[in-house]
Amino acid sequence: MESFEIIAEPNRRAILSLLVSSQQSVGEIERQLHMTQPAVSKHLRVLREAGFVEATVDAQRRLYRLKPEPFEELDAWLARFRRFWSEHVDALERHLDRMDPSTPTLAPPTKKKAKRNRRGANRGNNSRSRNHDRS
Amino acid sequence: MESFEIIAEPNRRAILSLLVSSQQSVGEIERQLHMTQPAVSKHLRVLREAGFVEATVDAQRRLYRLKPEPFEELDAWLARFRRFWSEHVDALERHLDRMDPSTPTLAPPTKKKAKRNRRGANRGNNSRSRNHDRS
DNA sequence: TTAAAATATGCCTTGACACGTATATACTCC
DNA sequence: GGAGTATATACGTGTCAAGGCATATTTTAA
Repeated sequence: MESFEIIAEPNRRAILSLLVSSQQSVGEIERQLHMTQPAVSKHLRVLREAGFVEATVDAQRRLYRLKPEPFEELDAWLARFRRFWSEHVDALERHLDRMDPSTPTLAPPTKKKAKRNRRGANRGNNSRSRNHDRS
Repeated sequence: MESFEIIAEPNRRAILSLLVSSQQSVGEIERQLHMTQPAVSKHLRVLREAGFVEATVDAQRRLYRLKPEPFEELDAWLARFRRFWSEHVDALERHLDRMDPSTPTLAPPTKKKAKRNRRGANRGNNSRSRNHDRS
């Protein structure tokens, strides 16, 4: 499975959040999240195979803890979009006396008929990006 | 649908990546990603309802562009884990002569078989956190 | 009005995956 | 050895979402 699908699952995110504070055994996770033991084990397996966590053996227990690499990968993808929301935050924190008229939030029923600029749309971009995404 | 599930879909991530450069019409996205038109429209609907994109009308076209809020949300979640991989990156880039001793990178892999501490395991922690994950 | 273009939507099928129950494996202590 | 504890795995089931195909809707142009 792939990093983005991994964190799409709420229980897996909960497990990861738990492990931020410290390493935990399967049983501890089970109790804190009210999940059945097999459920926890299965999620941990997924997380382990994706590199989100690793385990060390302590008698019959497995102590799981976070690994950084997949998070870096996620962050690297998010980074492409960071300028957008940082601009946005700036706009919020500052007086948004700018906010130029390019904020017609989702098709303001522009009855205006948007007449004649059909052909003039910007393009310069035939990048042939792949279907399977780059991540 | 929810932000993490949204970006779990490779085609949706591809669409978002496309929109970083500039706004695009459905047909343009369709051609660049070799997807069928209904597929593109459906994904755009999901993205729109989740607040990732918004559209303006241009004659029969819809020009889609990014919106920042959901990305902020994703980043906020990732932020919890950031110290982990930033430590890791620092370790890579070396000169970790700073990084004051607040870097007990989670339980140094005590391979020692940890014989006798079955009963003494840490627990102090019955936090009853919810099943449905936080954020 | 009719045709064509651009986009959205509905229906259906298929596959993935999360869950529960039961069971298997591993380790420890008596 | 056997019992108990901790974790992993196998199997069957239900749900849900992505994709394809057909069609509806909206707008432009003739």
